[in-house]
Amino acid sequence: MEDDTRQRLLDAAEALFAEHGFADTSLRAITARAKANLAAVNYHFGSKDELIRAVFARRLEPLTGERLARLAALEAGGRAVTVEEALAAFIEPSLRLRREGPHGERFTRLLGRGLIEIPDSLRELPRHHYGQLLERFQQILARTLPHLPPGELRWRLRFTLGVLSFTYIAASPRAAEADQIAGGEERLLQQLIRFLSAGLRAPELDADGAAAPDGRFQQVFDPSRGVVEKARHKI
Amino acid sequence: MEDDTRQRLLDAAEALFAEHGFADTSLRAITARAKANLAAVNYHFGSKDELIRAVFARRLEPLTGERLARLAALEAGGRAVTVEEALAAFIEPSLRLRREGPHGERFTRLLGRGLIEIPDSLRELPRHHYGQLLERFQQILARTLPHLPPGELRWRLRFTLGVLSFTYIAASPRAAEADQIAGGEERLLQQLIRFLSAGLRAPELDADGAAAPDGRFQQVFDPSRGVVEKARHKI
DNA sequence: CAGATAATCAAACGAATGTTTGAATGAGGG
DNA sequence: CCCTCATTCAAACATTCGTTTGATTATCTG
Repeated sequence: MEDDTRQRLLDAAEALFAEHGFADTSLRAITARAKANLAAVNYHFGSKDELIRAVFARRLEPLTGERLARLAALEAGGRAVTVEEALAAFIEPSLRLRREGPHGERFTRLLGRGLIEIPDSLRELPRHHYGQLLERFQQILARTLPHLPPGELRWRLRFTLGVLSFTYIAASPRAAEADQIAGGEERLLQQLIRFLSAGLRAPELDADGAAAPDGRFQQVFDPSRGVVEKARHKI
Repeated sequence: MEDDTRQRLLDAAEALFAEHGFADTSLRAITARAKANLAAVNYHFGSKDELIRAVFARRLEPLTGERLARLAALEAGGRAVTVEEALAAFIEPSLRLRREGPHGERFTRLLGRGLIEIPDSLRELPRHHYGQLLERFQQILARTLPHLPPGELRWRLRFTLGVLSFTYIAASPRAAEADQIAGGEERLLQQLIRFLSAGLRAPELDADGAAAPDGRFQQVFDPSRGVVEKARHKI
């Protein structure tokens, strides 16, 4: 029983944090679920904060490593990378983890929450785990989208993270299966890439505000040409 | 001083909840900030949960009302609505609130968090405040995007909410001003609409997986035609 | 002004929390 | 078997929390 108690604590914490958040999950709830003694948390992890750190590190370090490796492989390919490829490299490892089972789903829920809701005492975690990855991802996106000024790219990267965060949290694999018409869980990656690549590729805003939302122009889907700009018909 | 203490409590709670979350914000911290007595919370609101409810209701009821009115005005216009118009009607009131001052920014942060992190005892709040609005918005979107099957539309609506949630939380007006090239805060609505409308308008996934992320096709921006699908050059 | 109601106050209450402690038990090695 | 270290345990501790209570103060109205 080398690490059995430790693993059980991590599993229980992961599940309860994902469902109730960090502050609303007590150590007594975790240890009850893990069938362990309350003091085991302090013995194995030192403190609640360290337990939270360990829960993240357990799965996020391999995940981040994989994502970085995927992005590096893209860059080493010696050819221009498409937006779709960059997005797939960034997103697919996390969706695969999510599909591994209940633990994967729980962890990606935590991922989503951890981008938004992190206790004050653990504020370093996002930068620690994501800093390099996001930098790399942004660099690759910048190369695939040379028409975008840096500021606008930064905005769109934020939008992309918002989509991912919400996807991890708000949509379980069960919800994806319920949307049969959309093809269910296996199609989620493609749904995400379809949506995000279109948004990322959208033309830069003109300096004179040509994209004012007053309906003078709209993007429409023309089956022979794809998405194009078209003037509105006057009534 | 009719409602002065009550307003101070709401303001203090709003600020601290936005910064630290609900569970990590104690009533003693709120009352210290509001220069009020601890028991004032129970006198004016009854409980901490009711205070949370009141913080949301104070600004969300007018905001939701305005959003519904904007959407209703669109539908009453007697002509086809564009995606851009629907997005603007849904998003612009919240961005205006956000720009009113620090209180607006705090509240939209709360909005973003409230879509994701809500205490178990307050699980009814999202449906209570958003149910009708999101239904209405989805109906309007379905009409502007008739090429999308319902399941796929539901997914893209989730993605849209993720973008908004993250925008409210992760980007303050100060961050927007820092991105001068992107045009700062006044352009945020346009940035959002540009990104979201492109994503929403993206063609439906084909049943045979034509959008597989293997790089065979990519969407590219052709200045004369807009975003089109193009086969990759072979190396 | 007096009485009633509203609002505030300090203290107390009961519960919950994370951390610590020293004893007890388990495991491994000589 | 004994010793050492690792692990677990129950109890205690100090702190924090939301809620309640009864007294006090403030405000309003006739």
